[in-house]
Amino acid sequence: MNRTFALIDANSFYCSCERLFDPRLKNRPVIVLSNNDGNAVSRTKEAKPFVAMGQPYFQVKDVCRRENIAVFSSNYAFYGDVSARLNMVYRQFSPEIEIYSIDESFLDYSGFDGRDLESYARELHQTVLRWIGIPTCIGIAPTKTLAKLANRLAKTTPEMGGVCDLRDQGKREEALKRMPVEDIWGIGRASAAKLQRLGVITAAELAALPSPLVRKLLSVVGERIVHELQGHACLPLEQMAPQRKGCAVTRSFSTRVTNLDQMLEAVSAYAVRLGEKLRRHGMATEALTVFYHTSPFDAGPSRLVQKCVTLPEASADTLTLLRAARDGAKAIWKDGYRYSKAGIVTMDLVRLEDAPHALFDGYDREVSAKLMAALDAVNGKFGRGTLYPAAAGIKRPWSTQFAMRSQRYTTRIEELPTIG
DNA sequence: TCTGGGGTCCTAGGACCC
DNA sequence: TCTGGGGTCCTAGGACCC
Repeated sequence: MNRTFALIDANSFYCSCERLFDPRLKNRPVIVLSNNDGNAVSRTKEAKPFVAMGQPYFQVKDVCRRENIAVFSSNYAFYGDVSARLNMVYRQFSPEIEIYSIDESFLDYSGFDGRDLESYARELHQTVLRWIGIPTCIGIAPTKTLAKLANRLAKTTPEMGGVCDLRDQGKREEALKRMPVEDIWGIGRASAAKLQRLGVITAAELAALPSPLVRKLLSVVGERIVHELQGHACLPLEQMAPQRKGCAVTRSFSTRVTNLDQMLEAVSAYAVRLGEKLRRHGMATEALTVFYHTSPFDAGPSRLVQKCVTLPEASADTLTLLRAARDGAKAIWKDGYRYSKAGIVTMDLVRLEDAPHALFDGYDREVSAKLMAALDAVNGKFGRGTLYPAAAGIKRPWSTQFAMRSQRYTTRIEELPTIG
């Protein structure tokens, strides 16, 4: 059966979210910054000439002032909520959807061949704009890789009105000839450089390469991309989010950390957050790795250390995680460095109910479950951080900065937008 | 002490994505 | 002065075993 996929994504998603509740931003350039107000991660088309993707904010501060660019810290709670609303609308236009990222979803239109898919897509585009207020682009093609490519064309070719249909073979070949190889989904900097050294510049040239050569050059991943470019679908629609394999909480500090107490406070806060994340997914971990390091941008002595701590048994208990994280952080501490970032990483997660009990040294799982449920209930109702273990500390000079965050319009009752 | 093939499992590191 | 966070997948190489 011939397959048909559509990829719909939001234009400048974070910026478009910020515009939703502030009409004055409509034609004004807008950017949104990463954690700690570090780098620009979203830009409207008006801002793109002045700010590069990922550019550090301190480098463009002056430009932003001069060009009257509206600057926001990121507000993930808000964006996540808008994302959920988008997907509710998408579902009305296709029962089969894969939520690929916070602002992109694949829709399966296999078997819709008889219908005028392009008009249908335009209707989806208009409906989303009317109901949610977020501008989108849609790419249609027989494989996910080609749908991504079509989406990119829709985005960069305003005359298309936000929809690009590449089901027609002739159109597809034309599009591949014009698409640089580095713009293909799955071809990053390193692969693009390898290909360019061989004189492979366009997507069409990559699609024409013999399979064994691609295999040798870019492994099975590259081979799959070539097949997809040729119109043979290799990547299925993943409707069910797969069980997650790892979980991490990592943050840069807003100021450098130079003493152990502050490091322990930070690591403790991350452990608390890790516990929340694990429990929300019904997962537990048997070990965690604590790391911290100095900044690659600092002149002084550099240091990068990590320590893996094994737990007595798989756990999502905040107190257990906290103890392990603090032990790990203490074990690798050394004075005399200006640390810029720390984190806790876990891999090989297990489902909490599948986790075997430790023979010795275990903790009372029932007591833990009740305690953690109470903790999560209080923090869910009154906001994260309302209730936390004493060891997680309270003064946080190092903690992440969001100096220019918009209100949590849709997720905090006290921050609802007001009229008048 | 030397010789060898072939399998599994784990880890580190690279590459890519948003 | 100020440079993000959180994922996935693949491969190579080492350890270990028979």
